[in-house]
Amino acid sequence: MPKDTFYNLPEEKRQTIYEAALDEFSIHPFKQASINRVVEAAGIAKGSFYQYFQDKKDLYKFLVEEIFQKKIAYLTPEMQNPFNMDCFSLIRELFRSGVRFAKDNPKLAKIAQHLMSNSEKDTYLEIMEEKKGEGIQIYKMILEKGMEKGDVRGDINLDIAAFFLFQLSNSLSDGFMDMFHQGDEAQLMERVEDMIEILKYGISNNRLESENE
Amino acid sequence: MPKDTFYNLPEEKRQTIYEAALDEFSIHPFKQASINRVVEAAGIAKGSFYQYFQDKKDLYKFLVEEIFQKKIAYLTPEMQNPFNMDCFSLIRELFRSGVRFAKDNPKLAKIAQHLMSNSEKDTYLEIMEEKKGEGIQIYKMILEKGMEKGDVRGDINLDIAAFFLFQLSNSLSDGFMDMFHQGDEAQLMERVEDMIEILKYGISNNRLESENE
Amino acid sequence: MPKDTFYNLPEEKRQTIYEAALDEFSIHPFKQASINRVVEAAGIAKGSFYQYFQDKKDLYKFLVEEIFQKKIAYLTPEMQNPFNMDCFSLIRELFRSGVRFAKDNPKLAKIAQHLMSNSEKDTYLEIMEEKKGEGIQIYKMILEKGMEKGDVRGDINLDIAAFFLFQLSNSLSDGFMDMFHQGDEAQLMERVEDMIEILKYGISNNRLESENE
Amino acid sequence: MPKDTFYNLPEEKRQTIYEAALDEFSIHPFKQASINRVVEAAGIAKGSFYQYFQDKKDLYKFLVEEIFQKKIAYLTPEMQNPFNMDCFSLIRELFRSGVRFAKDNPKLAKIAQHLMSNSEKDTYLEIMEEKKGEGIQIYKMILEKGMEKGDVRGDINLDIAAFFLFQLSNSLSDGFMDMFHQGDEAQLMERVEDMIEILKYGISNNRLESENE
DNA sequence: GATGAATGAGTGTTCATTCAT
DNA sequence: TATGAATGAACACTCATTCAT
Repeated sequence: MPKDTFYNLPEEKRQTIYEAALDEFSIHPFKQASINRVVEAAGIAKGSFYQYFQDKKDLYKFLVEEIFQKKIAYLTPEMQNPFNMDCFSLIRELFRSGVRFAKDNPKLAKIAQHLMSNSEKDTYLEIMEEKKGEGIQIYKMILEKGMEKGDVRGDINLDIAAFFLFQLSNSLSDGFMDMFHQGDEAQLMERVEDMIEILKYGISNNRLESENE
Repeated sequence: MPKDTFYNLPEEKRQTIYEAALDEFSIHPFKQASINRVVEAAGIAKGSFYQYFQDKKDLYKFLVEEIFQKKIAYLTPEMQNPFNMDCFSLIRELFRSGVRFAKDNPKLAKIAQHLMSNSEKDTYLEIMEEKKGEGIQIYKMILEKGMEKGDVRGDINLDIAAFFLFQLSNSLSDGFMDMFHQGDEAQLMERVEDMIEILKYGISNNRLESENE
Repeated sequence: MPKDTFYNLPEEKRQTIYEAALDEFSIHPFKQASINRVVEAAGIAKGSFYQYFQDKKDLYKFLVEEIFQKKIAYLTPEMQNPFNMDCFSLIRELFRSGVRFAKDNPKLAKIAQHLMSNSEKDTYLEIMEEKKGEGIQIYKMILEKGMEKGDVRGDINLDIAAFFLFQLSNSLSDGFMDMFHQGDEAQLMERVEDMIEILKYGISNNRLESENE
Repeated sequence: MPKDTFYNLPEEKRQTIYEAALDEFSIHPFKQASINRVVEAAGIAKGSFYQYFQDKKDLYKFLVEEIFQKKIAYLTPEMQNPFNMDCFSLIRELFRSGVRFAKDNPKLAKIAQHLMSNSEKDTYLEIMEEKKGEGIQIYKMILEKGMEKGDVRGDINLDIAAFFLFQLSNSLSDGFMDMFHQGDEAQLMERVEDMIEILKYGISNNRLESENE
């Protein structure tokens, strides 16, 4: 929701501001991010900033919107009709696109992480009220479809499973990349496979029927 | 590491300060937590605070130490010798104790969550240097033992599985409780069972051997 | 090194701030000087100060720089080529310019004195690193030249003599002026002559050769 | 002027406090010296301090008094009747005793220096009001006597010469020792001789009569 | 539309001193 | 006599935002 003035800016200047903001908000969570530093890094006047954006939160919303837009762009074409896909393929693709996004846009990914980290819960709620239902609900829907199709076991707790998936997908950007060879996309994708594998079949060595009581 | 003066305080006053601190640090991550607000809430002079604690970080460390102490108290007695236990029972107990802790000490649990949220990574590192090895490593060890005993499949990626467990256990306190009927311990424990179930056997409806390529 | 914002200020306001700073730092050595008092005396907001200067040290450096600039302006034209001059004439001119500077800029002179007082040694070093070699070394060079030319006795300890001169020149501004009729420049200059006289011929009534053992 | 309670203290405790105070005040000038640090270093209660001393200034006065007492103890016996001595011998002895004092009591010497540095002028005046006339006046008297006896030239400005001597003697402790091989007393004493030499005969290579106009 | 000076409340921290016990 | 908890003003510095030009 930047003001028109921002969009009327010459492309180059707009970009400069955008990147200064990216730098600041990817390093600091919302409250600690400093508009002072942003305007200094961007080389614009303090007053100018407030002509482009309502306030600090307005800038933040703008960045978050960018995250959403860009993240969607990383979805593969076949995901346009997600429910034609096999459930696990869909999850795999979501995870893979998440990894690719984080790899190509590490700063945006950091911002996303701060936002999700619920140290920012109040900021999050204020900003996300219009985006309600995002997040866990999507995974629940996917799993429900999978269950209907018979891909997913009928006896699991869907909420828990969706919670599972949500937690994992949120962790993909930062901790995951830090930990698992962040430079090499091929390796990261193998780790995604490992994840899916565990998700599908669990980690127990025993079959379900012989163990389940 | 509060100063002696803090421990010499009359129980009641110490408690007041402790709770003011709890309130502040459970709502705000370290950097945003305000000593000003703490002293105002506690009804003490600014100078007094600094007679009890070295500085802001000192207070924080104290709270974190409380978390560790209390969390340990929630471990069941049979977990004193953890490696005599079945791997999944151990994980189950860790999760259950985590839930019980979070239910009884929701503010401490929030603080723990902030600390783990890696928006606070630098604060975390500074404070945790002496507690190295905590975290993911523990889960990896558990899984390794489980693999040796034959409880855990030999073909999974241990790092990923440990990462899995770590993410889940961190999520137990806050999101988990918000989502799953936080008032009712029995229900929460059932959700833990659901989690373990999924963790063990996965969510796929198909057996491993027929699916694996 | 004030920021541009300081130099962009209307002359009058800049002057007000400058004088408030002068007052504060001429009365108190660096560590004890209070930015709070400066801004109050200058009638500006605390935040404004930090828009003009990086920090307290930045203001201090600015004042010190003023001292250097102004002090140079008090050197007489013939001192542009100092080593064409007779050694004692040079010293005399240095002392005289020091006195004139202190008379016209008593507050700057006080600041200079604090800076030299080596109660401030650490502050001094931090600020003066770029101005290395100032101070005693200059006097040593002057004396060396004088010795080469035969104006200065060959048997004196140059380091001690330079130390002598340095101490005296530092003392010119404050103690000296307090003591010797500070209002009357002519009288002060006579005292400088007295000083040079003693410096040249000593205070003993006896000749060197009959006394020296 | 410490209170009786201080003198009633067991020797050892009194000494501990004295040394803690020495450490603090030799490092920091009066205003920056911290009673907090002193009591902590001395291991006594905050309240106790104020039972031994009126306030911070009282402690300071005590230390300054120590300086005077100790400095007198460094005067050689023949200086008990100073005016029987040759004027230059007297000055030499004063300087030598100053150097010995600074070498044996470096912390007291530092305190003296802070006190003299006239960054502390207000503190100085408050504390020294009862000691008026110390300092320069002594040197003036010595020089007057020397002039009467014919040791000192009759045509010099006594005030300036006394000022000279005063500046030099104040510089002996710190700058002097830093600069001139502070460890080796013999060397330091040679430097004192160099000083006296210059003081007596000046640094000019020419005789007085041929140069004087 | 662009500017950047102005603001005052906020931050964590230190201080000398008092006083009830 | 010894204690040490209590205090509140002071410190340097940062902040998001406003507004006259």
